[in-house]
Amino acid sequence: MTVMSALPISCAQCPRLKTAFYRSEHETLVAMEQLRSGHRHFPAKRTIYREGEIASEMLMIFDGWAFRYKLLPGGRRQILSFLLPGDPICLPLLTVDRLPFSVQSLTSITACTFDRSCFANFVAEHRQIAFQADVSCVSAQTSADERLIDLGRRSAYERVGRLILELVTRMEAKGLPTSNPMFFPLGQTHIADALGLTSIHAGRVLRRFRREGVLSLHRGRLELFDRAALRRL
Amino acid sequence: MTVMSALPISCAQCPRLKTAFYRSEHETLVAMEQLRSGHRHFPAKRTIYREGEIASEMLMIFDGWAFRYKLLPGGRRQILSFLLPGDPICLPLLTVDRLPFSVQSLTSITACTFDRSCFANFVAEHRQIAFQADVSCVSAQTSADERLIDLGRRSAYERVGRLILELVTRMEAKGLPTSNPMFFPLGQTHIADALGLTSIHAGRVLRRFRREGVLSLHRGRLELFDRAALRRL
DNA sequence: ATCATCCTATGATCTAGATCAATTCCAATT
DNA sequence: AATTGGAATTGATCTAGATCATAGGATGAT
Repeated sequence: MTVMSALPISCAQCPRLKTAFYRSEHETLVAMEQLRSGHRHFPAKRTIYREGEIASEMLMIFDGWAFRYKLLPGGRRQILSFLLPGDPICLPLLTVDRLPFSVQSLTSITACTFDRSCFANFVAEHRQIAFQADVSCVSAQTSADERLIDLGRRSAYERVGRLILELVTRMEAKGLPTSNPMFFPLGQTHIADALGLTSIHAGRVLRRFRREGVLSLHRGRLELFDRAALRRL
Repeated sequence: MTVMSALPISCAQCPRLKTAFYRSEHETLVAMEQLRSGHRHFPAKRTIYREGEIASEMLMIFDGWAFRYKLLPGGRRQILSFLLPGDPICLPLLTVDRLPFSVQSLTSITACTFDRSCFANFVAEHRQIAFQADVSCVSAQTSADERLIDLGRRSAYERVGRLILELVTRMEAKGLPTSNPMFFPLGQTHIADALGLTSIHAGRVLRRFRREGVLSLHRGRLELFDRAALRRL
């Protein structure tokens, strides 16, 4: 069940919009506020969209973590990307009305909602925003490419290290706290399903990182001791 | 070495533009023609862009095949996607001035050239085109996701089958000939580097397909006998 | 307190695909 | 016709990571 209520913060002052996606001028933000239809709250570990479902609203994460994924026959799951505060959940809805993937929350989530067709018009009319959409598309493409290289040509050890480093870097860029120990709500199964591994093997890789004194991840708490070692991968 | 000369076909009549990317109205095509700065010819197996290089022109493949890739330390290579006639080579240039990947031709290639900044303005001014850019971005994202699932959660046999089926489907959509045997310029190393395999193993998978009577790929000639078998993967 | 559940840890195997090492097969020169 | 060099084929191993099996904490519900 989702909860609707008035959001106390205006888009123009939103700490998320400052660091992410629709970074743009004051007047655009004001226009955006008019567009926002409200906000929603989702509990942790809840499916927010199911692949193929019709979605009439676009969401933007205000607070909390989520991930995009697809299910395959045989119970296999591939996580496509992780979503942090400030990330738009479903840009594809600009051009398609059914999402080609599912979305699930990791933590409890607050998300701003936008009407899909209003949003599409808005993007069409505001050059700034359209350009930002392109930027966001291109950077999504670039990081998808990078993940592809991970799965195709890097060892499990490299993959896990790089994923964690990438997420910590994103957290910093968004102004989320990253001092030890930091909040990091991925379990071994999430890491495994994102990187094409078994959760058992992901666990072994994490153990190795722990023993090497590089990092320690346990039950949602991450301690990062040797960032240089990760960057070297 | 690249060759420049007058292109005999106008954009308005271009068979490529009909099926791909900038499918749009007559007047847009005419405007596009004004934008086109010429065309170029590249021989087969030539590096067209090197990662990180500044590129002042955008290319759109008129004829021939190419692929995007990245090199890693240790001689590892990951192919990110294959480019067919009608595909834009470097959309990211809309927002960045250095390509985040390299491009290499498989066959000899004819490509239309567009000035980068003119093109960006053009996109900003034409809603139609901007929307098409979004569509193209989203579909690129979707197929990147699909490839990610291949590498993360599917067997070598499934990957190879699906890659070949995907390419044949794209060839059909573009009106390229697909009757047996068809022109199909990927070697085992290309298949391997796209799917995170060894070329030796890719060869073994192809042998299995051949023995099962599903398909046969040899030296640039593909015969597809049992498409249903591929679709079942 | 007790129980059920989920996440994590660890050990013992197994296997898909990698790596190493020759050969054979072509197409393109000379 | 001979030569050369890249691509495909084949066989023999090896290994990173999967699979199977079990058990140990946490956490939350009753």
